[in-house]
Amino acid sequence: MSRYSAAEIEAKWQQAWDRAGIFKATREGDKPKYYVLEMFPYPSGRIHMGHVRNYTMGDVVARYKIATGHNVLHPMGWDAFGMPAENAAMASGGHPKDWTYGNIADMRAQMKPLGLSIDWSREFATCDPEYYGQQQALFLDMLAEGLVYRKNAVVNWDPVDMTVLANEQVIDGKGWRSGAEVERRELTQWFFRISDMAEELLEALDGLENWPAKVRLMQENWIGKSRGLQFAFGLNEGPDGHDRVEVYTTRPDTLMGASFVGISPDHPLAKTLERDNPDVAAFCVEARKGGTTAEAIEKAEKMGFDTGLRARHPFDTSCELPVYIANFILMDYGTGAIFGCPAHDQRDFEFATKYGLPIIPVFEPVEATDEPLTEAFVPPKSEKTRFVRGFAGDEVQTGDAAVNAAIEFCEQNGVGQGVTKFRLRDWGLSRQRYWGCPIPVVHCETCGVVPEKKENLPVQLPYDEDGTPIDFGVPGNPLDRHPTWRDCTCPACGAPATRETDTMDTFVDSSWYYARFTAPHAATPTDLAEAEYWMNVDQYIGGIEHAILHLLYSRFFARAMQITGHLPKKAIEPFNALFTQGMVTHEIYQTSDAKGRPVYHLPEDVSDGKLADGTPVEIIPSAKMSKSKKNVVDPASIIAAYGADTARWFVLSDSPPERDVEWTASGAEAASKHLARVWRIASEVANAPETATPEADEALLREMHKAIDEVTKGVESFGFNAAIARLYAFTNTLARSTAGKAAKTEASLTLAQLMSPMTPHLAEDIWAMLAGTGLVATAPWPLADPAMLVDENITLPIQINGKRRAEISVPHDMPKSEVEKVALAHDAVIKALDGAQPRKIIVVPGRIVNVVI
RNA sequence: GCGGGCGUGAUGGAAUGGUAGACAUACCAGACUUAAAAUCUGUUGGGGCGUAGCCCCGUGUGGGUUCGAGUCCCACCGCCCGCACCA
Repeated sequence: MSRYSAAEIEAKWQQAWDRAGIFKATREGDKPKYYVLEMFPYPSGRIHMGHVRNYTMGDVVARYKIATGHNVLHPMGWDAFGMPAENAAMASGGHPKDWTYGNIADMRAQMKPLGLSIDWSREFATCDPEYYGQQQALFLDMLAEGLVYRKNAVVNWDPVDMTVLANEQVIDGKGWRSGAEVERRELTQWFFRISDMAEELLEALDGLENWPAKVRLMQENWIGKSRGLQFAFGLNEGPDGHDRVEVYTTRPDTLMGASFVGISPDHPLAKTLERDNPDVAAFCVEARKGGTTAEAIEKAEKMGFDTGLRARHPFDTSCELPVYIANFILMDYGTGAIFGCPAHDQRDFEFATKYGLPIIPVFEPVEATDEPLTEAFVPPKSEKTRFVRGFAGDEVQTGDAAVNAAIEFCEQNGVGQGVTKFRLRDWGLSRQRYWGCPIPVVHCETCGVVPEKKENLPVQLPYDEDGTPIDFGVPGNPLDRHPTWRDCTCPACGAPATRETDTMDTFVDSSWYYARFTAPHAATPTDLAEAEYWMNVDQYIGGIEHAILHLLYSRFFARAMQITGHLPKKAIEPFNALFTQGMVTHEIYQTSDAKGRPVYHLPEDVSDGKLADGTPVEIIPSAKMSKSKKNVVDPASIIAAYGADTARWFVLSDSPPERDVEWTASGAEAASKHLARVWRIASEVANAPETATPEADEALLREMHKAIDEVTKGVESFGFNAAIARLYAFTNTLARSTAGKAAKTEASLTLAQLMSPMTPHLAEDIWAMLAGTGLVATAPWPLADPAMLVDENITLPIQINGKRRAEISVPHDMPKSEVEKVALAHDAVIKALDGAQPRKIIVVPGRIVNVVI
């Protein structure tokens, strides 16, 4: 072979790795372990460039760790349950199981040519009964520990599809599929008791030093800890059982400014009133309407209904506050009731203005004015504010100090107590869906809700082996409609009973898969010895879109699995380091149809800004690749055209890994050319002279050691784009070098090693071509010789008053005083000084000289 | 509204407080070629002058700290992301 042929060498070296079995992870050996994991894919059927980028980054880490003497675990699996499979079955017949396993086979076939260092013997899909059966066992253990419970909850209910919708699936108050007006409905659902761990999940964030600060902050905000006062207003003439209303406030310092009390339409008091008063009932129905999305909330008008009830102010019993039912008060935060302080809260201000309620300021700016308020004054924490109508006289208080003083005062006077609340709510896991992990419980008329016996696990989803076809053509949960699947016997009393037909949220599946990878075929959820050895995940890599839910749920599960004895204590935080990579983007090519509607075109159909028939396209700036905008490039076609190494090299170059990278045809072309060039340079080493000047040899080897040093630092710090830039520079040096054969061979072998994490096939081929020992994949990573990193003579810039004016060449270890002398002797410095003495000379060894005049 | 991040050539982007623009793309010029492709070489932040060279300006805007600021601090402008009737 005289030319670089990706197609030939990639298949060849993948087979060589397979034969050598170098990626199979075993517990033997005394090397330190390293567990690298990328977020596993949903089997949609096609891999996309985002997958390529994600898995390439993980592969760089894994291969680098292998080369640096680690025992590496690098597994892959499939997040295989979920709605798309059911939707596909609904749309075109077939069965979600067949659809999913077909997609997995397709995607695996697309992924293997990438040459990833994956231990495929550990592969599993979350829809394998072997996996979800263990998940059911885990669920039962969590149930026994009280980590899961049932309760009534308000959900978005689509009356046409007859299913619960997630908030993201409610658009303009309507179901995303059916278009039907979404109802708020109370259903009995299963919940994980994650809110009990709110404090711990929050505090432990501090220890996650190798997580992006952004992700930690997002989780912190999501958990939403707040400190406030909880107390009750006494009610005048409240209905039976309602002589008081509990409220929670983070601003007790504004209590003297209260002018109304508001309760949620779902508040028990509102529900009592609703029974006897049709006007209240009508209002509550109206107020409960609309989704819970941000968009819906934005549009909803603030509505209140005066119940006629009056609440007594705890510090001024002569002051009576009207009690309103208001549509903006949420039942599931705080107590579902608030007091309104219009002077210091914008939302309360708007409400008070609409309903003509008094606005009573309690703080005033230091520079007070007599003008009436036009908007609420929210005292900024940094600004001095004065506590005017205070409990503690005229004392000056600001921010938290005012809040704390108010809580203290209230507690001393027997009005409520300081409490800490969290925004984080328990995690509802019930889904009225077929394609998910069945919740392994049984409903018995005499025994109630009974856990299934472990020996009966897995509770398997019905297929249609027994000739009972499952109908996905109609809305609702097919498990509910199945003629026989629900029928079972009560595990407790043996009487006929029915199965729970709800399945688990797919986030459950992905909350512990990382633990299962350590022993994917164990007869229990985990094998403690394996988990003890392999956990934690040393490096986790995935998209920022999972910053909150998946990562928070996984942190909860790691704790729950420890409580239930399925993970060792050390795995309380499952991911030691997290890296969130950016997306792959592409320009969008658009034309318009006869009616002016946009028509999108695939990149492969556009060249030079024109379609094949010469029609010019409008180019819309780069955005995330999406099928609807057709700005997608199929990895398979890139691999076919250029090879996997080119795709790998390109997604890593150009942009920092945490940022988006724009896929361009010219960039892919350039990457491919470069790899061919490297191959050619290496193949031409044989033509180099046997002997060359010692200077040329040394210059090349010095450059080689600098490249080793910088590429190593780049790979270790996720600076893959910088490492690649350095490899380009080193390749240029090698190409131009006049060094002899021995030095060039050494340099080329090292170049192959440094490239091997990114372009493993090319590296392997060069390694073999130049008679490297064994496989480059398992060759020890090269070490930079510190002595070779510093040149004998260095160039020092000379600044005059901080501006670069000249440079000198001096030995690298020349003492400061000598450097000073050389600098002062320079023509430019003499000219600038014009006979005067410098005021100051700063010499930073190896860096710079600054002469201050 | 609350929280966070980012602004550097035509473009993607480099730069532990120490020579701004590494590396790459694009463009232009040259070599090789009948020609093209491929390959190789070179130029490219702006302005100026007495043009083998030298000078001035330059990292969103305005200030500040420092011998020295793309980098640190303050204010402003613009863009992006997360959360949100959260009491």
